[in-house]
Amino acid sequence: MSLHDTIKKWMKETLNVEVDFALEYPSDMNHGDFASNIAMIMAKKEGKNPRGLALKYAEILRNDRLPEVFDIEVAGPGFINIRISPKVFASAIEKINAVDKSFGENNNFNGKKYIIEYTQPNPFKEFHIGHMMNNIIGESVSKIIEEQGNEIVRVTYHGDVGLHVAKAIWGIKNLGVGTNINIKILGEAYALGSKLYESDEEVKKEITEINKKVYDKSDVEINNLYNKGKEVSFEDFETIYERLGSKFDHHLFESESAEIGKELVLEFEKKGVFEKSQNAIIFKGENFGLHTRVYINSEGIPTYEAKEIGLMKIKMDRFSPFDMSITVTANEQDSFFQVVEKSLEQVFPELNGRVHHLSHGMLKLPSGKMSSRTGDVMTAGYLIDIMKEVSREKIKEGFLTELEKDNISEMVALGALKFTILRQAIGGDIIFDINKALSLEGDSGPYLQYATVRAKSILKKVESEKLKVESKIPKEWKTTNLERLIERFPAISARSASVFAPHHLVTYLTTLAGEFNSFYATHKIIDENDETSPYKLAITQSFVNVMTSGLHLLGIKVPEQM
RNA sequence: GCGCCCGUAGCUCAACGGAUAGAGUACCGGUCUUCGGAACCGUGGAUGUGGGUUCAAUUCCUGCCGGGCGCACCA
Repeated sequence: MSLHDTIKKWMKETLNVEVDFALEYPSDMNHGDFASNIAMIMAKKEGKNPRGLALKYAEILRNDRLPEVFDIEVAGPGFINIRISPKVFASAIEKINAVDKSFGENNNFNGKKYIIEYTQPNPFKEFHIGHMMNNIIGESVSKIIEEQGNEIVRVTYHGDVGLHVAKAIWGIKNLGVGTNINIKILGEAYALGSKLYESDEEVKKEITEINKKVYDKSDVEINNLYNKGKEVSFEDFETIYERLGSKFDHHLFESESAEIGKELVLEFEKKGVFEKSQNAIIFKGENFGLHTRVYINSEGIPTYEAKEIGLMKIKMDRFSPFDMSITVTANEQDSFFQVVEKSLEQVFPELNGRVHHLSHGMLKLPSGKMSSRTGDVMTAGYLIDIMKEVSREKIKEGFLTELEKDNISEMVALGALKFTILRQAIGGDIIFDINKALSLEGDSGPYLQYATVRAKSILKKVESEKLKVESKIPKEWKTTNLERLIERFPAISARSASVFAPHHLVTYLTTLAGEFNSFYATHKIIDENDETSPYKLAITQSFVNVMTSGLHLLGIKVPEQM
């Protein structure tokens, strides 16, 4: 049981109350280690004075004190503030440094299986910074849930058929490059086809024709271009996944889900879930307070909606049993997913409550909205590269090989990007100002990496000195805020997992790194003449361990030096 | 027009209904005889607006103002 749960149980039993109350980490650490509103709630219920009741409760608690509890105070309108004994923190630090699995273990929802679908880049289109954002969020959420002892099936889903493919193929044919194509040409081809599709009726006809041939595979030349293009796209995706540190267990395709979805929609049309309207087959969302959407168009082709039904069927067939299927997309698809989820409930009632749409905002550049149709995209690779260049210039001069410098700047560039994306609540748009991101100062990925690197550097130095790292608490030791923060790590990561919110973790790690930097500035950690030095080293060690684990959950690596 | 989301400091973001609304950045001032200055310390600055619920509202309800996204055969 966590410290938090132990304290809460003790309060509940000692005070003999039935109501649910809050026991939380106060935002101001001067208020103690835990604060409870129990007196305020009970005062309301019993019509008493909150502060008076709090004083009474504090007295009862003091007389039946838990060994972990150091002090109990009443403050403000009737908060009961609890201060934890210094040795509890020392023992937490000891556990962390022993890499004892029991620290951070959480049994709240262990052992469940989650399917998490994210990134979804389409072949024949470029992997842009929007895909990157989705990947970074999806990967971090996966790791955070995984950390709590759950199984994650990482899935991505590709639109390998459809109009965008036909547009790109038309473009390749008309750029006159034959099958000699690379990712850059693919992007140009798509932009060209897309542009003329809208402005030129002739081209539109040709593209529609190509689209049919892609489906029925009747044209050898188009088949060749299609296969080559797909190959080039997926090679590019693999390179970028590798850089982002993300690896999928399964790739699913629209070319598979389309037919399955179509059959299911037709089957459930007979059962009244879907209905015919203007030659198309639709789901009447109005009946559920939503809007109506087309599942099979008037030409008998399944739309994105029907494909989602098919996709779910594929997930069920391949990954059952599972507890939850999560799809991560941008929030422009919110209302679309509401309709799809409602229709999924009708088709697969057994999935009720197990399908979740996790939506995030858009990554916006101050220059405006980007579009791959007009060729006005910033690819993920390009953005990482320019970030990398800047971080490379800031690397401390030393005996580093070019390869080492390259590795470090890659880690720092990605750290900066991932921090920027994960620092704020998932739902909102991110205004990505490259110049600010490039400054790499203040709250940022490099700030967290730097604090960790400095701490590591201290520990390395100790190896050659006579000092030992010891978590035995020195006499007269006054618990530091750094220790208090370190102890909270398991609680924070559990909370992040339960609400799918990496930003709680980011906020925590940023505070923690700041606390360490202050500690570093005000304490001399290595000092043979200081008897508290071994304990300060133990704190430093546990800081490194917590930062490394925490950053790992965000997908951020820590270099040895920077 | 309908639906969903959003509005916190000059800018970019926090705040699980709780205490004096926190950070970074920018501006200004300070810290190097100490383990890495991508650092540390300090000053000033904010809840769009009117009601309501509550012991307590940035948070919940509601009117208005402002912004974003979606709304029939794209994904």
